[in-house]
Amino acid sequence: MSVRVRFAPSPTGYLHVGGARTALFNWLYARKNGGKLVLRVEDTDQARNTDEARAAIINGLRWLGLEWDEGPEVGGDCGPYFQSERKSNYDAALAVLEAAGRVYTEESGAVRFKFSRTPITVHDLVCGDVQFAATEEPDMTVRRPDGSYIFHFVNVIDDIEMGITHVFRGEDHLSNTWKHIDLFNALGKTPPTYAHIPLLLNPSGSKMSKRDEGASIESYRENGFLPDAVSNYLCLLGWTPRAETEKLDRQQLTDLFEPSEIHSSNARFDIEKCAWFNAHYLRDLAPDVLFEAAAPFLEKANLDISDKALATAALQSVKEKVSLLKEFPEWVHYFFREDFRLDGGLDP
RNA sequence: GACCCUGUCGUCUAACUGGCCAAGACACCCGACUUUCGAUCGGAAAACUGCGGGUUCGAAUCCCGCCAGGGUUGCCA
Repeated sequence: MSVRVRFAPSPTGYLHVGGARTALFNWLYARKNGGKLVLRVEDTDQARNTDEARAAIINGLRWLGLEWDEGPEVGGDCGPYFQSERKSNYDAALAVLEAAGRVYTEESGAVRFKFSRTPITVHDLVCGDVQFAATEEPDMTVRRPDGSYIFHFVNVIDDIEMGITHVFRGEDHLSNTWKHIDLFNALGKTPPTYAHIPLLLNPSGSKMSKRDEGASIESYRENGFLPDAVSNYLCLLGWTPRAETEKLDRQQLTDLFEPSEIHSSNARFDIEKCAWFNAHYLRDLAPDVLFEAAAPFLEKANLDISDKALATAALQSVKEKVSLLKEFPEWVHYFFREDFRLDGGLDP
């Protein structure tokens, strides 16, 4: 069976760096095994979804170079890839559970799934076998009174219908995975192979939040990080490729990727080291590529870059001192001054 | 509270199935080179491997207890 993985973000904010890393691991696994990466937008919560967030996710993934094989804008045989457009699928799946006597409707109109209430073991590539005793939690709601569905339900249904074989997701989902397995079992389906990856914490050790520096992928582009540098650094948080160096390109990362080597402890995000990687990736850029990458930052600083040769030369002369693209203007601005002359020597 | 995951230098990590003075990277500090430099080169410092017991000739690696951090426990995802 060929590998099919998915990245399933919900469009309720910008693309989070932790989500990007999850997408990256899925991408690496698909690439390594000649599989497919599906992008599925989990927009079942009408109240919290926004078009901006949807665009941010798509643009962010594209910027990072994480192209998906199926999903929004590229299509595929398992669409639609927006959960908001899959209601009929969920209705049909719910009917199956109903026929099996595994769901019931409350007075409020909400539909609940009857847990099997048996011990359930999660076989996880990262965490090993994790056992959960028979639950005492109340049965879980799968459909709201207004007819919309809950995450746990749609997530499982879509993984089944999209033929997902492996699920790389944040460790915050580990504690609920038994619920998903219970659902797979009730539907007579085999659960995918799970791999719960450690969470990203901010420098003070708590979960990364919106306020933390580097939380939004968009901020990397704005500050002049290069996508290759960011993805390289992200891989090193929670996984150590077996290589001599830490600086590895996508092909090397793909070849080296091994899910069982992923750690199970959370990691703090260090933007300083991410910037260090960026500095080194910057130096590897060919002159014209560097010009293209830095041009927007120079223009934003009101520097006239119509003389491309001059600008390119200027960038080359200072690139070893810079770690972020946004730092270029302050280093090269004097090249663009009216009174600047190559043979000018020191100012009077 | 209950359940789940985790606990090695400031940070990310290494150490094959227990065995040389616990290794590397980022940051930091010192020196060198440079007109200058956040670049480069060289060097230093930094963890009694969360704590306490045990098993063993020998444990970061195994066992028990405790503590700490994170996560989950929703008609959020």
